[in-house]
Amino acid sequence: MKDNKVVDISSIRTTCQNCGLYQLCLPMGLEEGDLDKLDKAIKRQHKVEKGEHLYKMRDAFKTVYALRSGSIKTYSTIENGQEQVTGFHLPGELLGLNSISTKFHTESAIALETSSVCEVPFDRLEELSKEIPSMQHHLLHVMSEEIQSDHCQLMMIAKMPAEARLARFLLSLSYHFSQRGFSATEFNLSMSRNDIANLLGLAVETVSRLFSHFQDNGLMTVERKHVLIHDLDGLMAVTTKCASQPLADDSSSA
Amino acid sequence: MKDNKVVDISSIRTTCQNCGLYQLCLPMGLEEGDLDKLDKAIKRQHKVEKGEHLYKMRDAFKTVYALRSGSIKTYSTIENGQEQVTGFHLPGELLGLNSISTKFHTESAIALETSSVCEVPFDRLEELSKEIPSMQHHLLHVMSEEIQSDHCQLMMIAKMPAEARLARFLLSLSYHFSQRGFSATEFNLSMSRNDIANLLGLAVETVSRLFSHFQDNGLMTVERKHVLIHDLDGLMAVTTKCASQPLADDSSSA
DNA sequence: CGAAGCGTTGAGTGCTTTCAATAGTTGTGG
DNA sequence: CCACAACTATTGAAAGCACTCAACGCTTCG
Repeated sequence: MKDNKVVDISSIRTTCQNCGLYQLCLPMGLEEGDLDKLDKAIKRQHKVEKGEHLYKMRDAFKTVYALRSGSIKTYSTIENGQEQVTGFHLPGELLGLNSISTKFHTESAIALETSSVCEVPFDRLEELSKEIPSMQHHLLHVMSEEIQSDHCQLMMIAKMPAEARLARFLLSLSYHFSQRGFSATEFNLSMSRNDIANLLGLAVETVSRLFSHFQDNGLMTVERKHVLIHDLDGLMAVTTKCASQPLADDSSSA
Repeated sequence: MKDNKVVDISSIRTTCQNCGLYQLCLPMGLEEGDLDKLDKAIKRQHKVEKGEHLYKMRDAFKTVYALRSGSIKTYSTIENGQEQVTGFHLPGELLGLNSISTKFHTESAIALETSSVCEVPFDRLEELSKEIPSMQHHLLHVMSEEIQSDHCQLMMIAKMPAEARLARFLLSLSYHFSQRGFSATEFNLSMSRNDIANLLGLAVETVSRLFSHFQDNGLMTVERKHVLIHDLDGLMAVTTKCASQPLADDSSSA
């Protein structure tokens, strides 16, 4: 009676419970009952082909997307037609939340590779938030995290030299991959050099040159999209070696 | 019976209802009854002297602050001791919300001049959000707006030349002042050149030079803290003249 | 196989920074 | 009330980092 139970294959619909991203995604910290409620609100497994948009800037904001697999680039287009990449997103991340205030999307989201997402109608999500305290908290949490990361990005572009920015970018990717159970030192870049440069506020050529430099210094091997990091600490050192040591008064006097 | 009513002076405690910032602040869009609930949760009129901290990075996050008067600078300190100014805040703005996710403050807030704030315990605010739907929505709204503005800031630092950044900064101040009933063309800068430079990712000297240039071009007069804008449109032009006109294909062909 | 797109590399330019010196402002104590 | 110190702001000159322009190689795809 233990294991001879026949499983009805049709009953294994994907639920948040059996989703590998359980801990990273919306259901984080939810209890059994609440999880079911959320589960019912979610339209699952919308597939997005490479180059296809999840939503475009100025589209009505009605849905929050949870990325299940693949990777998504978000970007805004400004007056003069220039593009600003605002982020690359990996499985488990929520997309669209930053457009709550405007009722329409303020950035576009495009798939960098074939990806799949879960869709959650935002009005349902707001209702759920009323019923489920931890859900409300989680929403605020996610948005707060985005603000944090934006501030970090801001600091980076404002203060760090190109070299440090790219190193930091690589380390960030590395961290996020490792968090999702992938290798921290070997992965593929789903985005183009152009996109990387754009995100970091650099010229494409600069990114290309820096990759070469890192390679020359033995920090990593990069071949097209494929990245192999040899020296994580070395990369760390690159991010911190900017702006020597200001305010070093106390270390010497104490 | 109309106007011979004697007013008990002690009863005129400051409430959200009679606060001039009603429309800009937390109470925005609340109904009478809900407003009372919020009112009860708020500890009012905490005064902060110039140079005094409202909170410091790593402090426990328990309170959200609504700025009543004055101006506040928020900034983060990074590993190497460097400071990154994340924003200047004017009356009506909410401070602290971006630290929800971490339970401790991720930036410090310091008064640029004598200021006063209302304090709202965050746990009370979260409870209220459950009872008052529009409050929950408003919280998300405010955070979403901050993300918007951060993205904007990001774009600015990543793409715009120094000149355009400062022009944009001035226009932003101008707008916010006018929104609060002050002159859009004449105001005082409560922050130092250093702070401005820091926010914009520039050197102090560059900011100083640009002020001089703007003055030479007749766009504005700036004397120490005092700013008088002569040509708002001219400043606008400065912000947009960066990155000539890329992707101008359709304008010529159509 | 040719075209188009992406990525790399080189040379020269320019914007912004850094270094440095001066001037103006503020605050403090004699 | 003045003098001195500390800080903030302005301006100049020189250097450097990243950009633009340009050419070339590689990959992809029709």
